[in-house]
Amino acid sequence: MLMPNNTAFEHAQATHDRMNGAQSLACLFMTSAMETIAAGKAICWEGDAAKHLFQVVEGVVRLHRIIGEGRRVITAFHFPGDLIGASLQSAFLFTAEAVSDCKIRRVSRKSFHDEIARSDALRPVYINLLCEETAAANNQMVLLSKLNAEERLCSFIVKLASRSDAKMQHGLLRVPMNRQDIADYLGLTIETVSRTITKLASRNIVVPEGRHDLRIVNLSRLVQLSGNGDDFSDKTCHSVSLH
Amino acid sequence: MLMPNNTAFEHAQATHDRMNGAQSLACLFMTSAMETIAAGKAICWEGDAAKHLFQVVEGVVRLHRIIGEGRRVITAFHFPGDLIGASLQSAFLFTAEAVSDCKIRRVSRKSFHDEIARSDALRPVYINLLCEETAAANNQMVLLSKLNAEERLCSFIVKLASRSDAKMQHGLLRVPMNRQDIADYLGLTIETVSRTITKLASRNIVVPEGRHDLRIVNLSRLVQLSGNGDDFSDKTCHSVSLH
DNA sequence: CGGGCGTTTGAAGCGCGTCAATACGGGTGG
DNA sequence: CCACCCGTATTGACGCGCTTCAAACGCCCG
Repeated sequence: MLMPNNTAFEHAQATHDRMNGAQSLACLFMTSAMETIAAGKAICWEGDAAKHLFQVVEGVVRLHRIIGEGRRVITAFHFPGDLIGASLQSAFLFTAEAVSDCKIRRVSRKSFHDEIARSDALRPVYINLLCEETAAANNQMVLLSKLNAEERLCSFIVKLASRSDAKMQHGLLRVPMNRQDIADYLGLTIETVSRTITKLASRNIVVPEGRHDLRIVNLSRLVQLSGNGDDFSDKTCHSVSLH
Repeated sequence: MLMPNNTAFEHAQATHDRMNGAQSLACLFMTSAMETIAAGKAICWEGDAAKHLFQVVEGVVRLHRIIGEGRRVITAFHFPGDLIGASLQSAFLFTAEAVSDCKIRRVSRKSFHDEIARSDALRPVYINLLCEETAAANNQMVLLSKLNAEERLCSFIVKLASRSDAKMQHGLLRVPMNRQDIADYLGLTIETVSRTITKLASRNIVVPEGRHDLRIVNLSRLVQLSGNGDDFSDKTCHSVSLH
């Protein structure tokens, strides 16, 4: 059976599921105090004991690892509702930093797992979350393995735009992270990200408005270019509507 | 606290844990009939309903995804004791094929999850497995993001050599997969893999003996080059001994 | 021993990285 | 409200590492 790899659609689906998952697991964080993290500040550090899990309440968080000299890899961005550290065993495998000003809650790993063990309802939700995290990591592996700069960028923008909470008034997409963050997430340099956006703008597909907003002019083109490839272009792109 | 990113060591650790995990979960497969899969044959297909999980009993399995035209990405190799499909929800996100002649067992997803739900002992083992799968995927993301061809190759070889079941008689390492498999796993072309091995051979670090064996001449050099980077080179490389 | 596929080697091209200069934009202070 | 300033982003020129295309080699099995 032929399966159009409609990344945008796939992702919308995954996002939806994750939201549900987070909704259910969210109750574990309800009693915790809200913490405010200023943009750029760290929430936890790679290598430290993972004594807590965090829930993003507001803002965007990046997870990254530093390898040798100055090489930084961003392995994920987390948005309101998402959990940080669900798939950890003992130590943090990443540093988490606020991309924008954030509000978060935390619970101890022990009490989190106790609650999961106690509740037959929560357990499948948690397992679901872990599976989705693996699936997301696998998708990113594909992106980093085989997509070129333009495909990576388009795929990234489509994914952002597919988020249900994306601010999409009149085709204007908020991009909270800066160019360097995007570059480190997509395995490119800041210059290549910049040039690729410029190229997309010249073809009137997306047009930057300020540093943190993108006007999505031609979404179907964007989906086509996002490397979910196949020749289904016209059929699939209509299934993603942002209005 | 400074943390040398000793990939080889990390991996040996992870492998060890996974073995334990598989050991415990293995009992779920004990009653299933053994199936024989010839090298190159598929075990399951991307997109199909994931009605079963598989356990590799003998041989090596590759998981891959095809994206557009002829681009193939191998997302993982699985070895004896490993489970295939543990992190899936409904559909296979990859095609699984035997790299070498394999023996596998299967159980239905439903009965697998029933057993997991029933057993308080198995559940943490299963969760552990999911977490390790995510961690492995994240490590691969780092490799694909930031390592060059030589670092990727060395990292791959070290990882193979660190497997407890690696046939390492007299420094000879069995490499069951062919060059194309390695290339698609490391995000390179077959030519680059070949050239990089040749270069390593000329520096007397690893020397190929036939298509499926590598003589590890200078393991500490190999670990240094594997891009776990840092300046800990001399201290860390001694911690991996294969004799 | 001989064919065929997997692998190695070579030569040429290109996409992305690197380095450097310029432009922008958002925040501050006059 | 505008001028200034600094960090971020853009643009340009150039080089390198990997890919691409093509040919020769060699391992493995009949």
